[in-house]
Amino acid sequence: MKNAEIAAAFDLVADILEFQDANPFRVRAYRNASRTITDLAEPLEKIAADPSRKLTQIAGIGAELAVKIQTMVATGSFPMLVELQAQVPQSVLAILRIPGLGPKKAAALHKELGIKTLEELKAACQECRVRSIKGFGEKTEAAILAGLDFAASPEVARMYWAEADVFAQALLEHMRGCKGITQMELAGSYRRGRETIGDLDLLVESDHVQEVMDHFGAFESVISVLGRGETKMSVQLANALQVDLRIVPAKSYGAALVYFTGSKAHNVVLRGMAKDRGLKINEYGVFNMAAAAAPAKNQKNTKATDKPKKKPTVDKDADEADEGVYIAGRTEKDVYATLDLPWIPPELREDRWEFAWAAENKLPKLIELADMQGDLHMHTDSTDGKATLEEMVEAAQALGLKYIAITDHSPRVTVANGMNADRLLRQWEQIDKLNEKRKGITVLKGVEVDILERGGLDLDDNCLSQADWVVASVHFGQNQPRDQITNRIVDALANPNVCAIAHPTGRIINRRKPYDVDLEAVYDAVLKNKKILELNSNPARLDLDDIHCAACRERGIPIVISTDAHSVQGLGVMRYGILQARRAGLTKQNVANTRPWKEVKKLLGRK
DNA sequence: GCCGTTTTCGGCCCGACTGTTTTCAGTCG
Repeated sequence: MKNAEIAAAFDLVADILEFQDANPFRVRAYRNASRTITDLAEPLEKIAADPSRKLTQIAGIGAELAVKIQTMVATGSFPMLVELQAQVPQSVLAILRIPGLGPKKAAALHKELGIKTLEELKAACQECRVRSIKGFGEKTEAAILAGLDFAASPEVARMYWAEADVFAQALLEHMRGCKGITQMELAGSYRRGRETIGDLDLLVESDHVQEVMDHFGAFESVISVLGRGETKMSVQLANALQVDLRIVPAKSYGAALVYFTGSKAHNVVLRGMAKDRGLKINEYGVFNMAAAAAPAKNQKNTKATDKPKKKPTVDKDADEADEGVYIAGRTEKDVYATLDLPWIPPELREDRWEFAWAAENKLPKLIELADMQGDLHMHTDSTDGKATLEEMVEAAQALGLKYIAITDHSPRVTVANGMNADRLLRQWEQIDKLNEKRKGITVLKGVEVDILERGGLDLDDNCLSQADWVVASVHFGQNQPRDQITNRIVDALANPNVCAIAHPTGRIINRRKPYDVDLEAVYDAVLKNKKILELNSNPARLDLDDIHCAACRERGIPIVISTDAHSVQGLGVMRYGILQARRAGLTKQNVANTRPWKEVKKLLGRK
């Protein structure tokens, strides 16, 4: 089993134990282990197989968890989890996803009202039965109703792109061992870089179907084969991820890649455009229908410039070609070219802006990871980070960054050991000294200052004015009314010391809804005050999602893509933010930290 | 369940705020 699967299993155990009112420290042990494993740089399988090492050497993994990991690695199963899942059905756990409902309240609902599903909970709220339970009132009932949709959202069944990527890479590595494959690519939402993935689609060009399918079925994480036909095979992996394999011949590879990459909406437009030109596009290729059909089919105003690129090669595609003459399909570029379109990057294929851009020949040169020069949000062990200041700087430099900002928490975040002005000033002295010694990277004196519940910032201006970089963020009072949260953020943006708003929407995928905030007002305040918005690259956050990034692009609002790293490994998540930025059509120019620090300062109107 | 022992069990980052209560569970990173 992969680290991601083991981490997910421990997380699920924690959920169920929490629901069962188990010892909270035991629950925490599972959660900690899950997080540790997620952050782990090497596979547990490797450590487990090495007789010179012990799993218990990993911080937070004791004798018991080590045995459980060994079992999972060796057998691919986790008996404890199976047993727990039998005790607490999945549908009950969904109740925990409602904001404001924790294990205790969920258990009370289960025990007092016999509620087992979200549907039953909805009915109970509507019938005002929930308020009869001790500890519940009208407001809770209303909050539950408001949170039901979120808890029931289909996103629950999806996996973070980053998580799926672990399996995607392992699968590709495995498939590279198959001789009969000419080329292959993962298509679908994975290729489009969506923040969450429902399943994986592997497209393979090969003339050796059986050989490829056998090899595919032998991938280590496969637990069952869901189906196997002549060109398609589906399997399920240990982590419940489904992988579909499709095998096509060379002349269809490009067409199939377009078809299976999607999105559906993008493909619908492509097929419509094809139809207007007397063409047909499917997963086997582009076909000229006018050439095949009788001349009667010339009713539409086919442009004179539309010269039918008739290819005399009569490919007999038993399935499809009887309806038209094959004209393209080997590469994606060929397919798009039949519609006079340039090749469109997969991240843009959502039928949002890509066709308008392509029509004007204005497809942007999308931002790339290599464009990034700085990272302006990270924590150290002075607050809730795991690594020291020096370790973070060292790791950032190894990644090729030219500058970073250390942005530990302010005092309000007591649980993270937030820093007061005295501690911050001492840290900044340390940074000054570090900058004198170290060449090649600039370390900026920063802070992530909390926007307080009552409004205002958690540190005074005297302190903040000594920082190079100040990101302000809302961590508390997230359930306040829309206007209140909006005003808190807008006020913060008016403070001359603040540079950016970190996680401006507050969303955590699958776990927490965005705040109820008037983003238009925030956008206006950002522009008016010459500030920046942060896209948090943590795969669970991505809270300035592609839609919001696009809104910023249209309004000319500069964005910084940050990692919010809490460990050395955390610095590696930048690429997930880049994917979202690409989906939004952002270029280097839209993202402030692709530029040298001097220019970022200029952007903020500073010298 | 982990850790670190004054080695076999006690502590586990910890405080403010909210909704619901009249003492407390849940939330925030």
